[in-house]
Amino acid sequence: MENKKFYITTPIYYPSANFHIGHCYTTIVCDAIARFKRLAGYDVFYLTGTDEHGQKIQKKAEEAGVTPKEYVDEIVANAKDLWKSLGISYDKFIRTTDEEHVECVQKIFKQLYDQGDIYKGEYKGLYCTPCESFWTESQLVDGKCPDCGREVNEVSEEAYFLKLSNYADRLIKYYDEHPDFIEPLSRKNEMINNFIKPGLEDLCVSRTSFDWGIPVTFDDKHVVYVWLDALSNYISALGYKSDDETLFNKYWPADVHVVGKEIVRFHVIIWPIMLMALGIELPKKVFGHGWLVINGGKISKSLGNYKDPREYIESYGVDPIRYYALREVPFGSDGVFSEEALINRTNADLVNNLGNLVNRTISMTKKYFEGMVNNPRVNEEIDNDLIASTERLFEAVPAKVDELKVGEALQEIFDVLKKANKYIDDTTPWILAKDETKQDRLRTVLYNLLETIRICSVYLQAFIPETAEKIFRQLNTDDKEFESAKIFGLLKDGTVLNEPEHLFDRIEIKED
RNA sequence: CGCGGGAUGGAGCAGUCUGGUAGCUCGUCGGGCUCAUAACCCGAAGGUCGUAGGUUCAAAUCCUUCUCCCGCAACCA
Repeated sequence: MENKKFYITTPIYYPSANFHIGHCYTTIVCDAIARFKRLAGYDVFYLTGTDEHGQKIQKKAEEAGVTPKEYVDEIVANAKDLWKSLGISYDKFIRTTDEEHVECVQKIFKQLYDQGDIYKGEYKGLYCTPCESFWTESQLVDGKCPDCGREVNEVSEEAYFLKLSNYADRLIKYYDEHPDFIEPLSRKNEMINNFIKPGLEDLCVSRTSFDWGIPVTFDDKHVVYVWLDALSNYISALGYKSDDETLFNKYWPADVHVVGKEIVRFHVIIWPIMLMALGIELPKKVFGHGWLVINGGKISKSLGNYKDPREYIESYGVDPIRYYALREVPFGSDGVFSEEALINRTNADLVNNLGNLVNRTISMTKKYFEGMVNNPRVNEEIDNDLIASTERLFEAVPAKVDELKVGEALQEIFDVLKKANKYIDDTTPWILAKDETKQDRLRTVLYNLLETIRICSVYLQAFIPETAEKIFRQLNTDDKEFESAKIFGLLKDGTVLNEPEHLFDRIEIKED
């Protein structure tokens, strides 16, 4: 059987400012899933990118005295650098300013217009002239512009619209027939009750009031407006409607679009309708994750309540950040981000549990047997639980990842590591070492520990790759393939371990 | 009556669908151990499960009332 494919996407982020820890969170979670699927033998395509058009960026660029393209180029360079420091293994970084994407969107727009799904109409809205922004009734503060507090006027401009209402019935039917399409499930009712049941408003898909966007080919006053542009990235990145649709044919439909909970709506209403109109299969799943919140509030550019993620990486290292993002936020709900929580999590799990386990095990092997691995198989009853728990991961971890519960997947692994620490206390190798007749038992105990560490590290490659690599180096083994985690006992007799090194340094809490 | 989520020992959460001695991680305290990164292992303290009422032999769990927090409400991961 040929390799199964797996296509996963992050949202394309809006590069109006440099990215914060929230962007990192989403991207790290997708990265871990992508890495895990690759490890498990899937042919993975992992897509991320940036959504670069729109009035807001045009304005930002003007303020900065550069062209919009120059403005986003800088932020994108910064973002790519950030992803590199976080070890993000994307297969493609799409920008909505890419030539291929622009042409794709233009073709989609034209097709939808030709077949009557897009029509020309009039956009009415509340407009704040100084801010050059449209607002909805609900966004207003005391009936005034939420940005500057001045009066807004009702104005209208010519615009193209996508007919959403035609597809409402088909959409609900699709939801019913694909219960896993929207996760978490609670979002589904919200969508149906709030948007579909009251009747879908047609979506404005072009604007004439600014020009930083993809031109509509047959009406050059207009540029394509937000969602039709942005959502198309998931297929334009695969070469849809280009000369070479190989990737599209191979990877579409997406296995999962991971999105923030605030944009679930666009991904489960507008995007499916666009695809239905284009006659393309729908993605298998849209997963709306929670947010990292700071002090109970969301991370906000305007509040400025966050640091450049690089500062965290420099202070604490990449893998603690990755681990925290993967572990701390429960499936589908919000998680608290604070440096204190990050430090506690790192010290408790990475330093004390994992780091110390590896260090004490390797140190003992060095001390007692000059680092020589050997398994004389002098097993005792007490070994069985550790070995069985380690082998059980081969089913448990992939199952959790398939449900996108990466935090629980990690918990499975760390439960085994905790058992390994307990196993040391139960078997007391330092006492065995003093007894000439127990040398083979001691070798077996250390072997069981080393093998447990090796197998856990196979999985950890997906989550904290740098650390996993360090462990393999210390174990001096190449047995890191996914299948090698299935069988307990692959670590070869005669292997000589490398010198132990600290995986993580304890983080001291700064006194204020 | 716009829609939805939440309130459980000091902190963060699970348990609620399918009622039956309230669980996990961190923190605190006590003990053990000495291979190890003040780590590791064991034990303990600490909760009238937001409020008021109802159903029941029995309610964190089911029903009703109220309070508070949060998200969405048609461009913020």
